[in-house]
Amino acid sequence: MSAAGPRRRDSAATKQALLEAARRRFAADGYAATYIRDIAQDAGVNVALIARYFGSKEGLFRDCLASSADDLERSVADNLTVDDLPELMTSHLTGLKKGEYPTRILMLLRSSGDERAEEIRLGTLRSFAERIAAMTGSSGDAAVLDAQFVLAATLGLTILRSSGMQPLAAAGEAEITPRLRRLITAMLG
Amino acid sequence: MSAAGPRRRDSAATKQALLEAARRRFAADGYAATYIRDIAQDAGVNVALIARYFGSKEGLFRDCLASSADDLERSVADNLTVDDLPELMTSHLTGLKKGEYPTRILMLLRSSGDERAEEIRLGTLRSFAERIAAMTGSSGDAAVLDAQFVLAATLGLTILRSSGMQPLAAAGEAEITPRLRRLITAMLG
DNA sequence: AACTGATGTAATCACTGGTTGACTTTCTCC
DNA sequence: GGAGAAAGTCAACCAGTGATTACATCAGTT
Repeated sequence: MSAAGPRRRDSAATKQALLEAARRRFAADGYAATYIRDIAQDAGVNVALIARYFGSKEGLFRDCLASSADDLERSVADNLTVDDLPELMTSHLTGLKKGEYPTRILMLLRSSGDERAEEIRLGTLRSFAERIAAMTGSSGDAAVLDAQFVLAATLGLTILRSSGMQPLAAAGEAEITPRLRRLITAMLG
Repeated sequence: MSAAGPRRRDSAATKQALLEAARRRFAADGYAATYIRDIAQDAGVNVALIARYFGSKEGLFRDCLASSADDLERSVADNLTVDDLPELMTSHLTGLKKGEYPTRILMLLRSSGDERAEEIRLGTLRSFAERIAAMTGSSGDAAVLDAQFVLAATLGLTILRSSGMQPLAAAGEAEITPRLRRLITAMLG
């Protein structure tokens, strides 16, 4: 991490750095308000590399979304029950570090207008709702609807927290998990 | 409203038309992805009038946000109880007409980066949370936190519906109100 | 009818941001 | 170590966007 000299050339690492910088920007500011020059600067590389590695700003956004969706899907083990949901959602919500945005979830709320990106986004949200519904043992539209209420609450909490609404933004797991448990029990119990 | 001939000159009506067109666009696409030329065209008016009446795109956005916030605040009567919340929120959520976005609520989720606009936005959200908390009779951070969970759910539901997530997007009051009642009772009951 | 201020229009400007192609530097392999 | 490929940089281009300006038209007044 020494600042002296140019960084060793490594396309995979550069691509990753761009992806992470982009995810932060897109998650925080949305697609249209994010400028690829800023992303490149965050990643410490030249703007033109975005075109080279991702084809276009759209392409970069799609890759961000896909990788975020993938991370999220992978974080949900197959044998989870309704009882595990509060902890799982709290952990995504509060994130690993203080002050860091829950970029993965926020990405699911950002739209670029691109059709393929929208497919990934809605597909992921839909898959989540269905997996939650499946945990209850029930099926059908009514069960998915219940699950969507839980999902909606999580998304809304993410937004409110990321815009700094107090006291929610400062709340820790101790405050959030039991409330999520109450909410989830009411909707899926 | 006849299409024949130039519209009668009426600055107040023009301003209102611009405001409504802008609210739709901003709510649907966000600030950065909305172009004032589109707004003007929707309103059937020349672009330059936006500068004349609102100073700038920022100014127009602020007025949209302020009027949306005002509409929402006014819709909450002072003597409401927790029991009235499900119906109130459902009505905002489903809106008056089918297919029409709940622009007022969505505006509260749109950010322009402008400081003054952000104050209105966060102030309105905060005021809502506090009014909901007050309905429970309790006070303090814990009560506001509970209220924010209800608010978050409403915002999340608005987003999911407006992005066409089925079956939620097609659900009517009969499906939504009872579920909101369950959720609200669990959080505030 | 002429004047005046309000309302609306069209052309233009200055600038931003995504994209492109040529160029330079670093790495890899023989 | 040198050739060729890969990685990265640079400068220019171009479409689009918000803002501005000068001009036209209408309604009410005297």
